[in-house]
Amino acid sequence: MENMGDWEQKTLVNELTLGRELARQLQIHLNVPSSSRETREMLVQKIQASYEKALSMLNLSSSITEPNPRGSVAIGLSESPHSLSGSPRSEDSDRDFKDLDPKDGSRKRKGTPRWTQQVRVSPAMGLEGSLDDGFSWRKYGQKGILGAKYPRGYYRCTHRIVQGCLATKQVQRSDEDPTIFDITYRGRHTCTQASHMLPPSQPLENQERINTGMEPQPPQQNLQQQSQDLLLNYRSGLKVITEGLDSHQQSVIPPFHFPSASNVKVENQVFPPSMVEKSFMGNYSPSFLSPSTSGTHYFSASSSGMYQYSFGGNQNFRTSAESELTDKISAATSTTDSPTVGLDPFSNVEFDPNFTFDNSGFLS
DNA sequence: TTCATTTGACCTCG
DNA sequence: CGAGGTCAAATGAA
Repeated sequence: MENMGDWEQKTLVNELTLGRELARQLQIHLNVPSSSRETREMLVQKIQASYEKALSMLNLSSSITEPNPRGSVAIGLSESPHSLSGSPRSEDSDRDFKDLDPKDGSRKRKGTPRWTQQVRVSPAMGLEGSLDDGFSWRKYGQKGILGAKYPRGYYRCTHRIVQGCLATKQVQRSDEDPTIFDITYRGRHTCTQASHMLPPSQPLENQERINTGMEPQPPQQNLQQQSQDLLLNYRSGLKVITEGLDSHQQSVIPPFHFPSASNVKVENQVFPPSMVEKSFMGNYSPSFLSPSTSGTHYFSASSSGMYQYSFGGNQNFRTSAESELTDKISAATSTTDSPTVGLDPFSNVEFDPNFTFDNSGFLS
């Protein structure tokens, strides 16, 4: 409704049009012996993603206030203070932006809401999409966490210096299932990320700050019910847990994302880089949440990533990667020679060639 | 040359 | 003191 402005409708139309076009391409590929299976599968996935997206838009349209960059799924929130790994002082801004936290000097973690998302990446399908949340992140650290098998990667908004954006995120691979990544976001993006700009749609009512309209928002209760429907669609892989959000959280909850710039590198390790990057678009932006639930929902990376939206500049960036994706994906999927692949975005570790996605063999 | 990642050291909190 | 988080020099890629 209101939220759904013209552009949203256009987006919807575009999505459907895209799906139709993809189906057409698939038909062509089916008749072309030379086309690889990967290509066909990818088309199928794109088509599916396209439909999912379209459906989600319809569902959300009534409630969502703004579009997310890529899709974020915010699900369940919980204000748990201690969640994952909060640690004391560090917020990113401590040093750089002390002035920001004039409060008592102890703004620490309390002040900044955190959201945790769990994203599952499925190697075979191509996680392409799963990791990109539409924001530019820069890795500034990596650390082994006690009790955790895999190191935790620390990222902050690339625009931090220029725009003072304090958004940060931590990415950690699940011990149990290496294909699942827990991503904890902190702070909201106050920057304007050019690459993700969306067409101006409506004034952001809810947003207090500068959401460019792209940022995913924290779950809001109104949406919850509707969102749940969506969840059904998405729940396959992504789980979002919000912590420390109070009633209103204007903050942004970005979806999942791996190091972008470095994606390439990362990719080598486990999933194709491109996959990582393109990811998430798929979800329009539902903020699903379940009311007080701290449910966990999973978003599967696999299905998304492939389409493009009509969100302004976003599109560009997806396209190019796809082709690569395919290559990489196939490479990755076709185990045999998959060289060193590591799932973690954060760790550079190299894995055995034999590496598979079983939990078994990640390094510690 | 610029920008991002890597990685060990350092800092702060509990 | 240990753990988590951040800094910053070194390194690498585009």
